[in-house]
Amino acid sequence: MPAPNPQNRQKIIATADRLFYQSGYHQTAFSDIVNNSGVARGNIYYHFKTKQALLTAVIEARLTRIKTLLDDWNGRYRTPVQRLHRFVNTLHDHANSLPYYGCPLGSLNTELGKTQPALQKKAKALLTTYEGWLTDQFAELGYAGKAQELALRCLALGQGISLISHAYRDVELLQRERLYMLAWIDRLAAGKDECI
Amino acid sequence: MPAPNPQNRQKIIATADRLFYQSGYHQTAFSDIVNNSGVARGNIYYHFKTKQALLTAVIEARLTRIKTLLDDWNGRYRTPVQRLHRFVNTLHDHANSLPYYGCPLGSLNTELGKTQPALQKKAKALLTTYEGWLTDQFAELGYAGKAQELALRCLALGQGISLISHAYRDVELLQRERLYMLAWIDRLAAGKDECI
DNA sequence: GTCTATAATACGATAGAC
DNA sequence: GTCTATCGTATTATAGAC
Repeated sequence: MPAPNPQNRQKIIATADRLFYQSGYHQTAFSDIVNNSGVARGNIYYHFKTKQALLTAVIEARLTRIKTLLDDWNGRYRTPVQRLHRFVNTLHDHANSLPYYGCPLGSLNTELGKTQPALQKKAKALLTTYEGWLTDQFAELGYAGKAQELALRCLALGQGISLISHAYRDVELLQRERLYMLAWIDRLAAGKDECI
Repeated sequence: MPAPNPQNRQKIIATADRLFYQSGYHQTAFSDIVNNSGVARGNIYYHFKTKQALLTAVIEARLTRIKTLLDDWNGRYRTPVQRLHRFVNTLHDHANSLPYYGCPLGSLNTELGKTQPALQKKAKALLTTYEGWLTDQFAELGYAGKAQELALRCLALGQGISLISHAYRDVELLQRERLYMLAWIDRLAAGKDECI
């Protein structure tokens, strides 16, 4: 009989986070979380009354992680071009997972968007957080009037690349399109607005 | 007691096609197909031994529809620019469904890509069919060496736009980004290769 | 080919001991 | 807080009459 473990809540979230990403929300059963976290079934229900509540906690954990990441980038890089490049290179950071499970933000929103509008609304915050940060960068780059539009286009580019590289299981495509996105940022920075 | 209906097989496929799109494959139960098609449970299993077999038939139906569409475009439009514009305007044709259910090709590949590699491989053909046709168009446009790369980029752009417009439930974003894609095609046609 | 009834299992959630 | 045992339901799939 295992002793009480106050870190179980965190372990449940971390396991669910990984499994929801790798297998999808609906495709992940409570049994999977039990087996992979080592936390007993009933104990999970003590921490999270429903599966939706667990997903909500996972989304909040991802949201916190993203905000921490963006704060770190804000401190580490001074120019908007550096920051936008850093964002694009997220595709490189996750080159070992994106072609096999897709983007955790995009695939979750796609899944929930079909039949779970309430949960999708929460998951949407993952995208809008990036959108707000990207908007700041494009505004600072000199595109104040079109900053949000460019931010959403930047998000869409990343999502499209992630989706195709996932469907094709193609890491080379991922890297090539990442370079295309970097060049797109550079053209915007150079003010070649025929490309905007 | 209803009389035998030789068109039941087609009715099952059409209903499953719609529900798989609107609700997702795993989220659609056989009961849903029974209720929405009017075909009895056991009869569906007569036509399709498993749910996977039904999905395979749905994918083949979608594939046939796409090939018919591309053949029609080939006959209707003479220049590659016209044809590429016609492809991009698919976003406009489905402006009433894309923001609410996403792209039927992308969302299916995303869902199956997580846990159903065998089925995803079949669904991938939906994308490669478009890819092949797009490659032909970009080659004819004068980008023989980079035609496939541009084709995949075109697919990715469309997928990214569909995904974001779905997550945001935003039809205006869909239309705006469609215009961006049309302009992208025009720049390529004009040979402004700094945008390639 | 079509239908109803039902099997077999997997799932989310609960009860209650410790 | 943690655990085991179990409930009620929904799911895919089958059996067998017509």
